[in-house]
Amino acid sequence: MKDLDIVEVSRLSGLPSATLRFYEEKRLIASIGRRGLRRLFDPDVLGRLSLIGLGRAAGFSLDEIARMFAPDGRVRIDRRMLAARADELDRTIRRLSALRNGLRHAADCPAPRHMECPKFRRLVRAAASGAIAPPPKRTPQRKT
Amino acid sequence: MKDLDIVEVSRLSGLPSATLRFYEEKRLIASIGRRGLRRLFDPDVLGRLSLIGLGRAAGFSLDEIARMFAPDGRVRIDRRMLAARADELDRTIRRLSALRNGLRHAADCPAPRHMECPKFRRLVRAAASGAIAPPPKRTPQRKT
DNA sequence: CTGCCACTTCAAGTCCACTTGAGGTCAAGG
DNA sequence: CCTTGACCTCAAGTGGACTTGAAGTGGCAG
Repeated sequence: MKDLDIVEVSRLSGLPSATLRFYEEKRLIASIGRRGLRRLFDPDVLGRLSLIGLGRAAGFSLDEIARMFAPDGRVRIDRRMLAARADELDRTIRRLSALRNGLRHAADCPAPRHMECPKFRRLVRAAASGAIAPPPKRTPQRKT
Repeated sequence: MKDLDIVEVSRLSGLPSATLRFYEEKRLIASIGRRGLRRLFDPDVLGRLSLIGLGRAAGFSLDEIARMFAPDGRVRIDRRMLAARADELDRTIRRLSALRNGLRHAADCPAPRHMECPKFRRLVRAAASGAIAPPPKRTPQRKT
């Protein structure tokens, strides 16, 4: 298969080329040469980028993801790490579910002001108690 | 009820006083005076801080939360905004559930390398397709 | 051969919610 | 009265993942 230049990889992966350069600098991907100034990549890089996307979606940092690749480029992920992350996702999901239920209720609640609704006050107390605490950070939008 | 100084509010709310000052600067809370240098707060501030915590947990930015308080200090939250956020949480929850299932499987998968497992490859493809894309940002821990 | 223009590098900027540091001030205890 | 120590202010720094800007360069159309 033919090598891809950075623009093609960008198009195929949906990532801006600045991000690809950034990933290369962070040793998440590697270019295999140049055509003029332009980086060339093995088509394998697309799979690798998907894997990186998966890791990001699962909440791993770029540094952690970098550590999941052996120097030879192979994937070598610690299964315990995966299980731990799955557990954490479970907790997050439970937290978010409680939150969603509370918000849904508050949105439909007939009480004239939210603070007059017992359910809403319970939700607020739950948040205060830390049961719901950590902020899930809104999905950052990227420019294309 | 007696007014609380910033140290008491900090102790009762669990927030560092630097954060309380920061919130005041951002007009999320208001102090009602001083005792010497020390800020004094109406005990109501505790409820308000809980509400702020809830907003944060639900993924609202501090600026958005600030807009939920009328100038008179009352809560006036747009119910459509709540419903919209609940919907977004729903999507996030579904996304995270798929991810958790995939990770759980990968953690238990008998395939010697992850990339040899069809389920894992499907998960990777799902991530690549953007179905799972946005990163949920790990829960940041705060120093006490 | 020349110019264009998209790529390149490197440094710096952005966003958000805080946190930290330097230097100042005030109430209270001795 | 004087020290102490915890608060105060204001400015700057942090972290993660990019994004943006300025200045340089090489392939290719004309």
